[in-house]
Amino acid sequence: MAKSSEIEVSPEPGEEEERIEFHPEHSTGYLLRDTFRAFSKVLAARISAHGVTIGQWYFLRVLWEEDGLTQRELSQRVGMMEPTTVTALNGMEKRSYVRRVRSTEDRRKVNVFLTKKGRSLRNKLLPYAIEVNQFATEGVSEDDLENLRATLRHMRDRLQAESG
Amino acid sequence: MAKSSEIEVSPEPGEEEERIEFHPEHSTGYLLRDTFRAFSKVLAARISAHGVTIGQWYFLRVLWEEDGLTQRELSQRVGMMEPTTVTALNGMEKRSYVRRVRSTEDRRKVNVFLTKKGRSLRNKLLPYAIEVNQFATEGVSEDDLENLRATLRHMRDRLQAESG
DNA sequence: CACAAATACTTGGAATTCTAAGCTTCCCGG
DNA sequence: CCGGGAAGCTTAGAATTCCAAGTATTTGTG
Repeated sequence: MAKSSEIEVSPEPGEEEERIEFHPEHSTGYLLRDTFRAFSKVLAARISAHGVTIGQWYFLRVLWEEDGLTQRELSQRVGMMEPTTVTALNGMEKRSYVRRVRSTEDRRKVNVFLTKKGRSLRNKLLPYAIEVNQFATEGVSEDDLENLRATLRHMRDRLQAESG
Repeated sequence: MAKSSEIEVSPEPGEEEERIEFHPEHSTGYLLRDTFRAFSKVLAARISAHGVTIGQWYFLRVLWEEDGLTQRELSQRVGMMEPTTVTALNGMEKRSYVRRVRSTEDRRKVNVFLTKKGRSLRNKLLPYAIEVNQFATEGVSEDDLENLRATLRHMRDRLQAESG
């Protein structure tokens, strides 16, 4: 077991399976991961100064556009599972960004409303997102950028259809 | 406070702050997140059938190209913090994908080597990555795709430089 | 009307990842 | 050659996210 290593630099002797090639720098998935992580890190650093975590950011982003959603609707818009929404809302409620209001029409439902404080974060924080987007894409032509967005939407839609 | 809504289609009445607009579908960062998550989910489903988690995948991906790295080197290549590498390797060692070998030259270092089993996963799993990449980008021209990759690299490099 | 099934949220427990702090081992200046 | 600091890995603890199971409320069917 294991004569191994040392002379394994060049391709195999000829008896073995072919070596599949697929370099990370050429893999769209890999580039997507690295770019997303880098993006996320920079944005998180900006907004954390205001006491908002990147996890809460996604929920605020949706609520700023559409207030009073139920938790299920909110989960779907944000693309997270419901238990994740519960956790995030607990934190946001504690920090007084949102209020939970049990629906009187259907007492199973809970509507989530922004507080004044939560609403006021919008104009403070949205500029950071815009700034990071602009910083990241500086030097990219408007055509290339629109192409990028369109292709990302295309990929996202195909992949989401695939997984359910 | 809040005469609000209904006629808020066009810019504000004039007394209030301006409402900054930045729709998710137009935000590169947002599209990046959604596309990455969708991608990740589909790939995770494929490889989990072989007992490999998406977390382990990233480490295997690096080790397949360069075996015997120290944990620090491995962490840097994968882009994770060292404690994350420790956790991932514990799992991979338990599953016999890798072996940790304390360096004799410098006893602080630990070199990580693929086992035969870990190495053999390469040709089983890489095809899934290729398949998911192809599936996601079906219908995208080769030009648009190369443009996408180039732009992602550009963004990644700028963002990584920004955060350190 | 009764009650089984569906809907909406919550809880429990696990996986992944991070920051901070701890433990060895090595290196360098005096 | 000794001691302080650097380097490399590990542990501890917290945050985020998921799946599975539990509770409360509503709906639909006989």
